Amino acid sequence: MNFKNFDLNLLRILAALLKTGSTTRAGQQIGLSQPAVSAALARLRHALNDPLFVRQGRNLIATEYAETLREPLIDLLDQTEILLKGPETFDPKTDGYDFLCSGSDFFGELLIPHLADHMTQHAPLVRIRMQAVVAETYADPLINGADLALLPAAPFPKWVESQFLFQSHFIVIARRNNPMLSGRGAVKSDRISLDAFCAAQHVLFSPEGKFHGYSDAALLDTGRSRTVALTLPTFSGVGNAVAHSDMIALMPHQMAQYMAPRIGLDLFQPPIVLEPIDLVMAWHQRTNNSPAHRWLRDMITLLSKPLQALPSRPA
DNA sequence: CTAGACCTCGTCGCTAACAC
DNA sequence: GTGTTAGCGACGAGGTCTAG
Repeated sequence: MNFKNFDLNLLRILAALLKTGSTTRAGQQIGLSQPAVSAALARLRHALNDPLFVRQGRNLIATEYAETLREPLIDLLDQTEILLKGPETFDPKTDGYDFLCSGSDFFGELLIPHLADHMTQHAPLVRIRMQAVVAETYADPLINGADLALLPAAPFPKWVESQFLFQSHFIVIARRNNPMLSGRGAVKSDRISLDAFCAAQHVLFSPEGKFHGYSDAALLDTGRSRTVALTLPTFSGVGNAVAHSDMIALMPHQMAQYMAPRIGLDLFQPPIVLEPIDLVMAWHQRTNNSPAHRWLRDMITLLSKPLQALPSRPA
Protein backbone atom coordinates (compact mmCIF):
# COMPACT_ATOMS: atom_id res chain seq x y z
CA MET A 1 0.00 0.00 0.00
CA ASN A 2 1.04 3.61 -0.53
CA PHE A 3 0.59 5.33 2.82
CA LYS A 4 1.00 8.79 1.23
CA ASN A 5 -2.19 8.30 -0.77
CA PHE A 6 -4.10 6.32 1.84
CA ASP A 7 -7.30 7.99 2.97
CA LEU A 8 -7.11 7.82 6.78
CA ASN A 9 -10.85 8.39 6.95
CA LEU A 10 -11.22 4.81 5.71
CA LEU A 11 -9.85 3.62 9.06
CA ARG A 12 -12.95 4.99 10.76
CA ILE A 13 -15.11 2.94 8.40
CA LEU A 14 -12.96 -0.17 8.85
CA ALA A 15 -13.28 0.13 12.64
CA ALA A 16 -17.07 0.42 12.31
CA LEU A 17 -17.14 -2.66 10.04
CA LEU A 18 -15.05 -4.64 12.54
CA LYS A 19 -17.41 -3.62 15.34
CA THR A 20 -20.68 -4.35 13.50
CA GLY A 21 -19.89 -6.95 10.81
CA SER A 22 -22.32 -5.22 8.46
CA THR A 23 -22.07 -2.37 5.94
CA THR A 24 -25.61 -1.28 6.86
CA ARG A 25 -24.98 -1.12 10.62
CA ALA A 26 -21.51 0.36 10.11
CA GLY A 27 -23.10 3.12 8.01
CA GLN A 28 -25.71 3.79 10.70
CA GLN A 29 -22.96 4.01 13.31
CA ILE A 30 -20.81 6.56 11.48
CA GLY A 31 -23.50 8.45 9.59
CA LEU A 32 -23.03 7.13 6.03
CA SER A 33 -25.37 5.27 3.72
CA GLN A 34 -24.87 1.57 3.13
CA PRO A 35 -23.63 2.09 -0.49
CA ALA A 36 -21.11 4.63 0.77
CA VAL A 37 -19.75 2.08 3.28
CA SER A 38 -19.69 -0.59 0.61
CA ALA A 39 -17.70 1.66 -1.70
CA ALA A 40 -15.34 2.51 1.15
CA LEU A 41 -14.86 -1.20 1.80
CA ALA A 42 -13.95 -1.69 -1.85
CA ARG A 43 -11.34 1.07 -1.56
CA LEU A 44 -9.99 -0.53 1.63
CA ARG A 45 -9.74 -3.93 -0.09
CA HIS A 46 -7.82 -2.38 -2.95
CA ALA A 47 -5.54 -0.31 -0.71
CA LEU A 48 -4.73 -3.12 1.75
CA ASN A 49 -4.71 -5.89 -0.84
CA ASP A 50 -6.92 -8.14 1.29
CA PRO A 51 -10.65 -9.03 1.09
CA LEU A 52 -10.93 -7.95 4.76
CA PHE A 53 -14.46 -9.42 5.04
CA VAL A 54 -16.08 -12.50 3.53
CA ARG A 55 -19.83 -12.65 3.20
CA GLN A 56 -21.43 -15.47 5.23
CA GLY A 57 -25.21 -15.44 4.93
CA ARG A 58 -26.41 -12.06 6.29
CA ASN A 59 -23.08 -11.18 7.90
CA LEU A 60 -19.59 -10.12 6.89
CA ILE A 61 -16.88 -12.25 8.55
CA ALA A 62 -13.50 -10.61 9.09
CA THR A 63 -10.48 -12.26 7.47
CA GLU A 64 -7.49 -13.24 9.59
CA TYR A 65 -5.66 -10.08 8.52
CA ALA A 66 -8.65 -7.90 9.42
CA GLU A 67 -8.80 -9.59 12.84
CA THR A 68 -5.16 -8.63 13.52
CA LEU A 69 -6.13 -5.00 12.94
CA ARG A 70 -9.14 -4.99 15.26
CA GLU A 71 -7.69 -4.07 18.68
CA PRO A 72 -4.78 -1.84 17.60
CA LEU A 73 -7.03 0.05 15.17
CA ILE A 74 -9.74 0.73 17.75
CA ASP A 75 -7.07 1.81 20.28
CA LEU A 76 -5.45 4.06 17.70
CA LEU A 77 -8.72 5.80 16.84
CA ASP A 78 -9.60 6.25 20.52
CA GLN A 79 -6.19 7.81 21.18
CA THR A 80 -6.50 10.02 18.10
CA GLU A 81 -9.88 11.28 19.30
CA ILE A 82 -8.40 12.15 22.72
CA LEU A 83 -5.40 13.83 21.06
CA LEU A 84 -7.53 16.01 18.78
CA LYS A 85 -10.01 16.95 21.48
CA GLY A 86 -7.19 18.45 23.56
CA PRO A 87 -7.46 19.11 27.29
CA GLU A 88 -11.05 20.10 28.03
CA THR A 89 -10.51 21.23 31.59
CA PHE A 90 -7.83 22.59 33.85
CA ASP A 91 -8.05 21.67 37.51
CA PRO A 92 -5.65 23.94 39.42
CA LYS A 93 -5.76 21.61 42.41
CA THR A 94 -4.21 18.71 40.49
CA ASP A 95 -2.87 20.12 37.19
CA GLY A 96 0.44 21.92 36.77
CA TYR A 97 1.32 24.73 34.35
CA ASP A 98 4.22 27.16 33.92
CA PHE A 99 3.13 30.69 32.97
CA LEU A 100 5.31 33.55 31.78
CA CYS A 101 3.79 36.93 32.62
CA SER A 102 5.01 40.39 31.78
CA GLY A 103 4.28 43.56 33.71
CA SER A 104 5.75 46.39 35.74
CA ASP A 105 6.37 46.18 39.48
CA PHE A 106 3.05 48.02 39.82
CA PHE A 107 1.44 44.62 39.25
CA GLY A 108 4.27 42.83 41.04
CA GLU A 109 3.53 44.80 44.23
CA LEU A 110 -0.25 45.13 44.12
CA LEU A 111 -1.61 42.12 42.27
CA ILE A 112 0.88 39.25 42.26
CA PRO A 113 1.09 38.86 46.08
CA HIS A 114 -2.65 38.10 46.13
CA LEU A 115 -2.14 35.67 43.25
CA ALA A 116 0.71 34.01 45.19
CA ASP A 117 -1.56 33.57 48.19
CA HIS A 118 -4.25 32.06 45.96
CA MET A 119 -1.69 29.73 44.34
CA THR A 120 -0.43 28.29 47.64
CA GLN A 121 -3.99 27.54 48.70
CA HIS A 122 -5.65 26.47 45.48
CA ALA A 123 -3.05 25.82 42.74
CA PRO A 124 0.00 24.10 44.25
CA LEU A 125 1.44 22.87 40.91
CA VAL A 126 1.09 26.18 39.01
CA ARG A 127 4.26 28.23 38.55
CA ILE A 128 4.52 31.83 37.34
CA ARG A 129 7.57 33.63 36.00
CA MET A 130 7.04 37.39 36.18
CA GLN A 131 9.27 39.44 33.88
CA ALA A 132 9.64 43.21 33.80
CA VAL A 133 8.26 45.21 30.87
CA VAL A 134 11.12 46.21 28.59
CA ALA A 135 9.58 46.58 25.19
CA GLU A 136 9.61 48.75 22.10
CA THR A 137 5.93 47.99 21.53
CA TYR A 138 3.39 46.65 23.96
CA ALA A 139 2.89 43.50 21.87
CA ASP A 140 6.59 42.59 22.18
CA PRO A 141 6.28 40.51 25.38
CA LEU A 142 3.62 38.37 23.67
CA ILE A 143 5.79 38.02 20.55
CA ASN A 144 8.64 36.91 22.80
CA GLY A 145 6.62 34.14 24.38
CA ALA A 146 4.84 35.71 27.36
CA ASP A 147 1.50 34.07 28.12
CA LEU A 148 0.01 37.24 29.55
CA ALA A 149 1.01 40.90 29.59
CA LEU A 150 -0.28 43.37 32.19
CA LEU A 151 -0.03 46.86 30.80
CA PRO A 152 -1.82 50.10 29.80
CA ALA A 153 -4.45 49.78 27.06
CA ALA A 154 -3.00 50.41 23.61
CA PRO A 155 -3.94 49.81 19.97
CA PHE A 156 -2.87 46.17 19.85
CA PRO A 157 -2.38 44.09 16.67
CA LYS A 158 -5.31 41.90 15.55
CA TRP A 159 -3.78 38.75 16.99
CA VAL A 160 -3.71 40.21 20.50
CA GLU A 161 -6.76 39.88 22.75
CA SER A 162 -7.14 42.19 25.72
CA GLN A 163 -9.47 42.69 28.66
CA PHE A 164 -9.95 45.77 30.82
CA LEU A 165 -8.90 45.27 34.46
CA PHE A 166 -9.13 48.64 36.21
CA GLN A 167 -8.52 52.34 35.82
CA SER A 168 -5.69 54.30 37.35
CA HIS A 169 -5.36 58.03 38.05
CA PHE A 170 -2.00 59.73 38.40
CA ILE A 171 -1.30 61.62 41.59
CA VAL A 172 1.75 63.51 42.78
CA ILE A 173 4.04 61.96 45.39
CA ALA A 174 6.58 63.87 47.50
CA ARG A 175 8.53 63.00 50.60
CA ARG A 176 6.88 63.84 53.89
CA ASN A 177 7.17 67.59 54.67
CA ASN A 178 9.06 68.27 51.48
CA PRO A 179 10.31 71.89 52.02
CA MET A 180 9.97 72.61 48.29
CA LEU A 181 6.19 72.17 48.61
CA SER A 182 5.45 73.24 52.20
CA GLY A 183 7.19 76.51 51.46
CA ARG A 184 4.81 77.04 48.56
CA GLY A 185 1.62 76.59 50.54
CA ALA A 186 0.85 73.00 49.48
CA VAL A 187 -1.21 71.06 51.99
CA LYS A 188 -1.15 67.25 52.01
CA SER A 189 -4.06 65.75 50.01
CA ASP A 190 -4.63 69.13 48.34
CA ARG A 191 -4.01 70.07 44.74
CA ILE A 192 -0.39 71.09 44.21
CA SER A 193 0.06 74.46 42.51
CA LEU A 194 1.18 74.52 38.89
CA ASP A 195 4.15 76.71 39.86
CA ALA A 196 5.33 74.26 42.53
CA PHE A 197 4.82 71.33 40.16
CA CYS A 198 6.89 72.93 37.42
CA ALA A 199 9.60 74.22 39.77
CA ALA A 200 10.31 70.79 41.29
CA GLN A 201 12.64 68.22 39.81
CA HIS A 202 10.78 65.08 38.73
CA VAL A 203 11.43 61.36 38.81
CA LEU A 204 9.81 59.51 35.92
CA PHE A 205 8.87 55.84 35.60
CA SER A 206 10.21 54.82 32.20
CA PRO A 207 11.34 51.26 31.37
CA GLU A 208 12.70 52.62 28.09
CA GLY A 209 14.67 55.42 29.80
CA LYS A 210 12.79 58.25 28.10
CA PHE A 211 12.68 61.70 29.73
CA HIS A 212 9.13 62.41 28.53
CA GLY A 213 5.98 60.82 29.93
CA TYR A 214 2.41 61.12 28.69
CA SER A 215 1.78 63.88 31.27
CA ASP A 216 4.31 66.15 29.56
CA ALA A 217 1.98 66.57 26.59
CA ALA A 218 -0.86 67.64 28.90
CA LEU A 219 1.50 70.07 30.64
CA LEU A 220 2.58 71.50 27.30
CA ASP A 221 -1.07 72.37 26.55
CA THR A 222 -0.95 74.82 29.47
CA GLY A 223 2.21 76.39 28.04
CA ARG A 224 4.37 75.07 30.88
CA SER A 225 6.97 72.35 31.21
CA ARG A 226 8.73 70.42 33.94
CA THR A 227 12.23 69.04 34.48
CA VAL A 228 12.66 65.29 34.60
CA ALA A 229 15.95 64.75 36.42
CA LEU A 230 15.80 60.99 36.86
CA THR A 231 14.13 58.03 35.19
CA LEU A 232 13.76 54.59 36.71
CA PRO A 233 12.40 51.33 35.31
CA THR A 234 10.32 50.49 38.41
CA PHE A 235 7.65 52.33 40.38
CA SER A 236 9.20 51.23 43.67
CA GLY A 237 12.46 52.81 42.53
CA VAL A 238 10.61 56.03 41.72
CA GLY A 239 8.96 56.01 45.16
CA ASN A 240 12.23 55.43 46.97
CA ALA A 241 14.02 58.17 45.02
CA VAL A 242 11.24 60.60 45.93
CA ALA A 243 11.26 59.50 49.61
CA HIS A 244 14.97 60.30 49.92
CA SER A 245 15.11 63.59 48.01
CA ASP A 246 13.17 66.77 47.29
CA MET A 247 12.16 65.42 43.89
CA ILE A 248 8.53 64.65 43.16
CA ALA A 249 6.85 62.22 40.77
CA LEU A 250 3.55 61.27 39.20
CA MET A 251 2.44 57.78 40.11
CA PRO A 252 -0.68 55.61 39.66
CA HIS A 253 -2.86 56.28 42.69
CA GLN A 254 -3.09 52.63 43.78
CA MET A 255 0.71 52.31 43.88
CA ALA A 256 1.15 55.69 45.56
CA GLN A 257 -1.36 54.83 48.31
CA TYR A 258 0.34 51.46 48.80
CA MET A 259 3.82 52.99 49.17
CA ALA A 260 3.00 56.20 51.05
CA PRO A 261 2.73 54.80 54.61
CA ARG A 262 5.60 52.35 54.04
CA ILE A 263 8.30 54.81 52.98
CA GLY A 264 6.89 58.15 54.15
CA LEU A 265 5.27 59.97 51.24
CA ASP A 266 2.74 62.79 50.98
CA LEU A 267 0.18 62.62 48.18
CA PHE A 268 -1.22 65.55 46.20
CA GLN A 269 -3.67 66.02 43.36
CA PRO A 270 -1.82 67.10 40.19
CA PRO A 271 -2.27 70.71 39.02
CA ILE A 272 -3.37 69.67 35.52
CA VAL A 273 -6.10 67.38 34.25
CA LEU A 274 -4.57 63.99 33.46
CA GLU A 275 -6.83 61.45 31.78
CA PRO A 276 -6.95 58.19 33.75
CA ILE A 277 -5.34 55.23 32.04
CA ASP A 278 -6.97 51.85 31.52
CA LEU A 279 -4.91 48.89 32.69
CA VAL A 280 -5.56 45.70 30.76
CA MET A 281 -4.30 42.18 30.43
CA ALA A 282 -3.34 41.11 26.93
CA TRP A 283 -2.70 37.67 25.50
CA HIS A 284 -2.06 35.94 22.21
CA GLN A 285 -5.19 34.71 20.39
CA ARG A 286 -3.64 31.25 20.20
CA THR A 287 -4.29 30.78 23.94
CA ASN A 288 -7.93 31.93 23.76
CA ASN A 289 -9.36 28.46 24.35
CA SER A 290 -6.63 27.03 26.57
CA PRO A 291 -8.30 25.99 29.85
CA ALA A 292 -5.11 26.74 31.81
CA HIS A 293 -4.79 30.24 30.35
CA ARG A 294 -8.48 30.92 30.92
CA TRP A 295 -8.04 29.95 34.56
CA LEU A 296 -5.13 32.40 34.93
CA ARG A 297 -7.09 35.21 33.23
CA ASP A 298 -10.10 34.56 35.46
CA MET A 299 -7.85 34.73 38.53
CA ILE A 300 -6.24 38.00 37.41
CA THR A 301 -9.69 39.48 36.71
CA LEU A 302 -10.98 38.41 40.11
CA LEU A 303 -7.93 39.55 42.09
CA SER A 304 -7.70 42.93 40.37
CA LYS A 305 -11.26 43.95 41.36
CA PRO A 306 -10.14 45.45 44.72
CA LEU A 307 -7.71 47.70 42.82
CA GLN A 308 -10.58 49.20 40.82
CA ALA A 309 -12.39 49.97 44.08
CA LEU A 310 -9.53 52.06 45.55
CA PRO A 311 -10.51 55.77 45.56
CA SER A 312 -8.41 58.02 43.35
CA ARG A 313 -8.31 60.89 45.88
CA PRO A 314 -5.72 60.42 48.60
CA ALA A 315 -7.23 60.00 52.05
C1' DC B 1 -28.14 -7.55 2.60
C1' DT B 2 -24.41 -6.57 -0.69
C1' DA B 3 -22.63 -4.29 -4.46
C1' DG B 4 -22.74 -2.13 -9.16
C1' DA B 5 -24.46 1.79 -12.20
C1' DC B 6 -25.22 6.36 -12.49
C1' DC B 7 -25.84 11.07 -10.89
C1' DT B 8 -24.95 15.20 -7.97
C1' DC B 9 -22.20 18.09 -5.52
C1' DG B 10 -18.41 19.23 -2.51
C1' DT B 11 -13.44 19.31 -2.24
C1' DC B 12 -8.90 19.69 -3.97
C1' DG B 13 -5.28 21.49 -6.68
C1' DC B 14 -3.73 24.81 -9.80
C1' DT B 15 -3.27 29.49 -11.50
C1' DA B 16 -3.60 34.40 -11.45
C1' DA B 17 -4.41 38.61 -9.14
C1' DC B 18 -3.86 41.19 -5.22
C1' DA B 19 -2.32 42.82 -0.51
C1' DC B 20 1.14 43.37 2.80
C1' DG C 1 8.95 37.47 -1.32
C1' DT C 2 5.09 35.59 1.04
C1' DG C 3 0.40 34.92 2.13
C1' DT C 4 -4.53 35.30 0.83
C1' DT C 5 -8.40 35.07 -2.18
C1' DA C 6 -11.13 34.07 -6.31
C1' DG C 7 -12.06 31.39 -10.32
C1' DC C 8 -11.93 27.18 -12.71
C1' DG C 9 -11.72 22.29 -13.94
C1' DA C 10 -11.03 17.57 -12.41
C1' DC C 11 -11.90 14.18 -9.29
C1' DG C 12 -14.05 11.42 -6.00
C1' DA C 13 -17.29 10.64 -2.12
C1' DG C 14 -21.80 9.73 -1.18
C1' DG C 15 -26.61 9.56 -2.66
C1' DT C 16 -30.49 6.84 -5.07
C1' DC C 17 -31.94 3.02 -7.55
C1' DT C 18 -31.85 -1.68 -8.49
C1' DA C 19 -30.24 -6.47 -9.64
C1' DG C 20 -28.64 -10.57 -7.60
